[in-house]
Amino acid sequence: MLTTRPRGTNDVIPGEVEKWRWVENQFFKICAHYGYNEIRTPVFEHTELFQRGVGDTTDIVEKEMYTFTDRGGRSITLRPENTAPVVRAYLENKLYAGPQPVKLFYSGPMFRYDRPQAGRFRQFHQVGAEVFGTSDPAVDSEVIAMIMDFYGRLGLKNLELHINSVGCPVCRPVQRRELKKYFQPNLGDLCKNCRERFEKNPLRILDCKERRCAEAGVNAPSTLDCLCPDCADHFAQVKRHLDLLNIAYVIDRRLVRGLDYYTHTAFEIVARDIGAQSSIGGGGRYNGLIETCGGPPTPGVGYALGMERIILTMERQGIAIDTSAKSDVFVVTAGTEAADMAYKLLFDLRSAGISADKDYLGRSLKAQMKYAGKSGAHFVVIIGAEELARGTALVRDMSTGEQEEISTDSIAAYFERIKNTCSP
RNA sequence: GUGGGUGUAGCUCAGGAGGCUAGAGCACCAGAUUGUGGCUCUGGGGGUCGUGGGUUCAAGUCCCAUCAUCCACCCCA
Repeated sequence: MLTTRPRGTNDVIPGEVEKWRWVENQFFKICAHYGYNEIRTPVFEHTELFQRGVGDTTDIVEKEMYTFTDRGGRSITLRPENTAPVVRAYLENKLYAGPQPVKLFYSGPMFRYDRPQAGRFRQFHQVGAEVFGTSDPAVDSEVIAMIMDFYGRLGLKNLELHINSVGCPVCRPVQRRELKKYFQPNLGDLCKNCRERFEKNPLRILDCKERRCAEAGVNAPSTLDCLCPDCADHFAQVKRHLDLLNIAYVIDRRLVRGLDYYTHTAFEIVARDIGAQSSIGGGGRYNGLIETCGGPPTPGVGYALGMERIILTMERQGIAIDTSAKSDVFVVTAGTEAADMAYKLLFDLRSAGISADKDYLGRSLKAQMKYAGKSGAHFVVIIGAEELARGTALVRDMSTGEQEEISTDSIAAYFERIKNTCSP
């Protein structure tokens, strides 16, 4: 073989791709149902969009971006996430001038230079949605409800919804001060990483998975303890709306998302069945992002879901999708005399809207039947010298084995009638 | 970026501590008296043993490197 696929990328081959199509279609249906419109943005953007939007000090920007200089000397980055690009498109196309809020959804590949492992790839796919122009907490919960509705339709089980509030520019300094006050005396107990975080972003210490940091942080003041009255009220309203919809959640005061733009609500959906990379979706509110990107002060909420992880979870939970692309009819020839007639018949069926196929390997009648059986075709049309002479063909129902002789002129109409009477 | 496990036909795996043409099941293809599938039987094709070095008279089996993959860290979808 000349070469293999680049590390951390995947081919989605027949048998797999049907699952993708099905999951995507379920998502598109949900989006239409909830009043969201699709938006498509480029897979690459100017690097500064992510530096400023996602945040210069985040891991994503610091060490995971596919960045290169194009032939015109511009710094270009393959998108590592799609919220910043959608915000950019919202501003560039002046969608803020239309009726608000603007509700958008997307689907597509994202790129992060991570070390691959189960559920983590360098090119991975997200579906997601964003709502711009309203700070109503009922939208935070609408967006969460939409995700849970989607997962429900896929048949996913044993999911945990984690929610938290990370505050706003008013309460952030308070959190910072309180956290530093808490960790200061025990700074030596923290891991090396967290000692740096202590200075740069003490909030992140709460997110550390090291046992000693987790232990040191058990009684740490959480973001929830430091919320300003507005944020506290917002979070209460989000919870109230979730309760109204009977959506179960756990308050995860350690949930701190790794993108700088989040304010107020942050959430994540965890599937325990797929290993360490267990987050199958996450998002939150980002009321400052649009302004950061040079737009008018505009609130926003959104989320992204990982397609690979969703499909992995479905597989682990034994959720099967019908993956076969079956033809209605398989045309079989007996002997060589009827070959031309069979070929014409094949295309007549197709133009009548009947999906049809035939053998192209010169197989024997028996082998053609075998192949037809494996292809899953519901009917086989057999035509040989005798039928040719009589202007007919044999129609065999593969599930019952019953055969009928039909004139070739009326065969397309015959199948159309069957389709109309017993199609789902 | 760090640590550990794995790498033999399309798939799942055998190949005790190096030695004769590398095996099985499934899958694929073809036959089982001349025009018919799903069961059964028979036969066949297919592997430079991830790749590149090294040790040895001799390596799939030992050593090194590299790539890929998996697990954990990290990060997140």
